[in-house]
Amino acid sequence: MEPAFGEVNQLGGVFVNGRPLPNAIRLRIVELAQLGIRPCDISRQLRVSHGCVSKILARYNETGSILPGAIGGSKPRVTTPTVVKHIRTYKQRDPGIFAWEIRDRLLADGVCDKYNVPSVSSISRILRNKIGNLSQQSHYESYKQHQPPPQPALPYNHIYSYPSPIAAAGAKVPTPPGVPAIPSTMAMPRTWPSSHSVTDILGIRSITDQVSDTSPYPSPKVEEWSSLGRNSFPPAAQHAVNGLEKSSLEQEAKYSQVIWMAPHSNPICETCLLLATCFHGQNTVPCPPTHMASGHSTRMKLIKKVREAPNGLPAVSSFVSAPAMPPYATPAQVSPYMTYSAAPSSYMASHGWQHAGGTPLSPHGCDIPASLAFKGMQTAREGSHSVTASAL
DNA sequence: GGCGTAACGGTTGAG
DNA sequence: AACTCAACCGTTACG
Repeated sequence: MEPAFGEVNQLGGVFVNGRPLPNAIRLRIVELAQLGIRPCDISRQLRVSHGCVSKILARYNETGSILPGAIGGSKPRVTTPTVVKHIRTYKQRDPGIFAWEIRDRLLADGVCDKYNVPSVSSISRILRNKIGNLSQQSHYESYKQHQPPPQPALPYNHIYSYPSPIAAAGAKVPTPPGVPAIPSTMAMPRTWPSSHSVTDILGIRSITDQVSDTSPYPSPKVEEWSSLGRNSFPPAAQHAVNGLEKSSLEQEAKYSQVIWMAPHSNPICETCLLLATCFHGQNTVPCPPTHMASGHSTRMKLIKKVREAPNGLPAVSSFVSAPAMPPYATPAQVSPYMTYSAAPSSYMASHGWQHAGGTPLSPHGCDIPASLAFKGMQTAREGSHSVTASAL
């Protein structure tokens, strides 16, 4: 049972023990680091422990992914039916064969690679337990032959580094009536590794491509950005996201979406948005004059600015006032799931970055599309003019 | 003071 | 269906 509320760390930040930080926060950690902000300052600004900041940045630098690793599940066995079958064949052809010879042959024949080849002791066990009595084994094998072919050698946890989450989402979660399907540009599978920049990870173009300056409704991308805030959920949404169960998450996401619609008709402090430090209650109040005075801008201004950028790839740094540190809200009053459940189900539907058959919904509903969560998306996003997943 | 990381208590999900 | 257990998580504390 998931806790209804998270815990509060020494910095006052809210977290859920055992669960990853929302991708939006992970993203912002990387973003701020690329702006030259020191990890210790990122830690303080975002109220995430420096250990976590360090880990996320180290992972990002190493792999290019901001995403957490795959949680749960079991490591695939190396002694797949195919491997056992080959071992039996070797043994039948050469009853005196040694286990280490079998191991070498599995490698030489390409049945296994060095990462998944069974150990000599495993082969010995197989010979003893499975090959020893072929009459019993044949029944098992005839059954197994009707099963799907075993997966080729892949490192465990490989899948979370090669996400195609939107496509998976589209397959898992039906599009509600009246809600346009996710465009193929969003569903495009990504390959890994790829060369990406944080600017595109942030999905700035996604936002600007969508939002009309006069539109009273935000794109889902804007909601996503807005969900970066830790204290931005109105109290009315609490019952919808507390006590959450997987079976009702999609409904809750929709409910959260309703809550999130109206506020964005007003300009939002861009700095607050980016730094996720204050959201002025329900996002319906523009930034206080003090914020403007300290260099903050509004979302509307941000959007205009981005649109004026010649190549459509504005520097994030031009929009962030790093030294400005707006005050934080009282974190103890905030459910982390308030923060984590703001995305509409129509596009945030799956942790496809994890296991392919994983949980379609997670409490961390503000997850950015994982396909965007990699270094640089220039090529992947070419011609991606519309990423609309509509408001209800 | 900043940072890397082991220990810790926790969650997850395939088998 | 319940259980196992090895993967992961973020925080904390230590060096």
